[in-house]
Amino acid sequence: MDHELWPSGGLRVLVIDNNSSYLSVMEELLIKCSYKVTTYKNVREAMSFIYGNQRIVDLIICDAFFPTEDSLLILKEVTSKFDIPTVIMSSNGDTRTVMKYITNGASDFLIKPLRIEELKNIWQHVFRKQIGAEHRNYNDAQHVDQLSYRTMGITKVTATLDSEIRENNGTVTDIRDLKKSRLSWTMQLHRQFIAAVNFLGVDKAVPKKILEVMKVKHLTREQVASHLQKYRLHLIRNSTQTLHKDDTPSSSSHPSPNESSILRTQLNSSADSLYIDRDGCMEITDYSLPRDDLSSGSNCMLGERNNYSPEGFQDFRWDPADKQGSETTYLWNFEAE
DNA sequence: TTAGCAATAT
DNA sequence: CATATTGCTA
Repeated sequence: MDHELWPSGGLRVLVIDNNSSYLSVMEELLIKCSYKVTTYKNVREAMSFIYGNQRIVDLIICDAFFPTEDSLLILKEVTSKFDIPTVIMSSNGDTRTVMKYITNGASDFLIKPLRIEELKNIWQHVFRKQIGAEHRNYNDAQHVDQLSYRTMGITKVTATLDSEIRENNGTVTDIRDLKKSRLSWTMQLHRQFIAAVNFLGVDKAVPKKILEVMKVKHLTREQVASHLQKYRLHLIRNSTQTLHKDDTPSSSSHPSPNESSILRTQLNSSADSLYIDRDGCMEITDYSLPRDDLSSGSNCMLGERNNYSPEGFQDFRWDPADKQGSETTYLWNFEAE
């Protein structure tokens, strides 16, 4: 299962991690980056594989896990004997640890969880090492050409990666690369959420069912629940606004004891007719996307928290609050009217 | 077992 | 700030 000879093609990456599920995630991601992947759960087997196949390993990615510092051993061994660039990954990124590995020859140190973005670029370590070697010796043009040819192939692939990997026909099917540490509810993902909710009917939409309808891999019930919770909050808040307008001109009471439950029922009664259209899709057509987006709607995901929107896109916002009359995007005003 | 909610944590 | 987690009730 672990052993599988590499076909020709992309760079050949050996991944070592004691966590099998993470190992398979890594494998999947790396394959998407068109690397050839071999995985091992333990250092010893990996080492013997390297010894036996020295020539066909271009890059090693090794978790810093093992308490016995096996990862450090493999690092030293591999860098001194085979000169294979080695990337260490760990969920712990404290400076001391990083230093330890870098000073011992690691080409890079990546913090888990890894995103595909980071993996797309690891080929550069192979390239660097090769360049370095060539500098020391003399030109082996052929080798360089071969190498750059390969890396060119990879970059070509990665150019379209953003749009190809995360979505299928503009539909999010997996959230693993939508999250760094927490999930980012992007427009698209949110749309799907809304679609699911509307499909089920606002009053029948519960986390579990929403989850089923959405069909997004690795999305958890809790995440949906959390989102749903906030979603409802906004629905309520919005409806209070509209209701206050024409409901009671000479109002009397204010948000009191069980006000919210009342509002909620009112909401539900009107909701079905409001949000669902004949084919089960909502007519939410007016979440105003930033015009510049939509077409380039591939980089519309993830990023650091709330900062930055490098001329591209931003995540949606829940609140219509026109803070500073900004370009803030919010897509819950399908209340329209 | 899950939903829903509020408070709280990250 | 947005999202996650927790503790509690139903």
